[in-house]
Amino acid sequence: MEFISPNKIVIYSIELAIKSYRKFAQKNIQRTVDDITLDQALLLILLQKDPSLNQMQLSKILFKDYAATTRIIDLLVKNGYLSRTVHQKDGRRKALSISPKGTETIKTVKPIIANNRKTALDGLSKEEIETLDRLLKKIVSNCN
Amino acid sequence: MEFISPNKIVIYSIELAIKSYRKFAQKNIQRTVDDITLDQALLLILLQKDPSLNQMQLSKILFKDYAATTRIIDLLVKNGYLSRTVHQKDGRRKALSISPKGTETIKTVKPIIANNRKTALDGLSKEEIETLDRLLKKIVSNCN
DNA sequence: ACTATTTATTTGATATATCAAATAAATTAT
DNA sequence: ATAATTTATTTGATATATCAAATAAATAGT
Repeated sequence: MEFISPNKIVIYSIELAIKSYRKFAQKNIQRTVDDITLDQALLLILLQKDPSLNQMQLSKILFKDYAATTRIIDLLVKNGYLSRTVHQKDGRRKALSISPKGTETIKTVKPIIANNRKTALDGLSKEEIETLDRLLKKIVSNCN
Repeated sequence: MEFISPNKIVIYSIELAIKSYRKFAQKNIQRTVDDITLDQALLLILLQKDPSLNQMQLSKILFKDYAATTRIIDLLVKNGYLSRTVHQKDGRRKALSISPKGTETIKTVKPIIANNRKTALDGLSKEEIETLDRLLKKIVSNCN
């Protein structure tokens, strides 16, 4: 049985695609804001949309491990985008609130991210995108 | 303009798919070999197939940064899978050679990886896989 | 009320990702 | 032959991924 090189397997096209997108997206964000990452920006934006989200919920939406989310938030706090205090009603949870700097930054990066996504999908029809999504979700379910 | 949550965007289906696959693959490998990762195993297998590959070439095939490849090799050496010596003809390069332990492990993990890939793509037709690949490569080129 | 269980977050350890800079050998230009 | 450039690898710094274990608050069961 011949072993097939990663770069000839569709699974690694998946990997290449997400890596390419992330690199592209990160570069475009950092052209304008130099101390934030794509993941950090996404978290901020989600939180602005629904400030009641807790870290577990954020983790789920972002496909992150809880530990990873904790550390992304650590950095957002450290860089003054976010503050973290104990939740009033539930001592286990943390209340996250976006600082003025965070709000400003969201305004800046939101259109950049929207544009990145648009550019990445340029030339793909609505049906193609749906097909792509369906096939990928099939793979996800095969791996679970 | 409404911001769309990551989990509703096809780009994040790509991310979810590769994360799911990697987690699945890693779990299956570590059921049998407990001190090797998928990336390390892939590198070993590639190197066995073509022992003359240098780190830059390996990096390219694996879609890794050179620095990442250096560190993956560091661990393979540390764990006794590989040895690294200066290349005879070119003092900048390193000659990588697979140890007996490495050879044994390759024998074990190769079928596991092949099976992981097969399982991940279960139920996708040849045409669907080709479509998937084509669309992903379109995204890659859009991001470059 | 007390104990056991569950839920939310954090911490530690290790692997990988990414960029920039450093090192050093090989090659090219003059 | 020497200097400038290119090529191959490494190192440092920081961010993220993943698993396991720790912490601590909330809830359920008795």
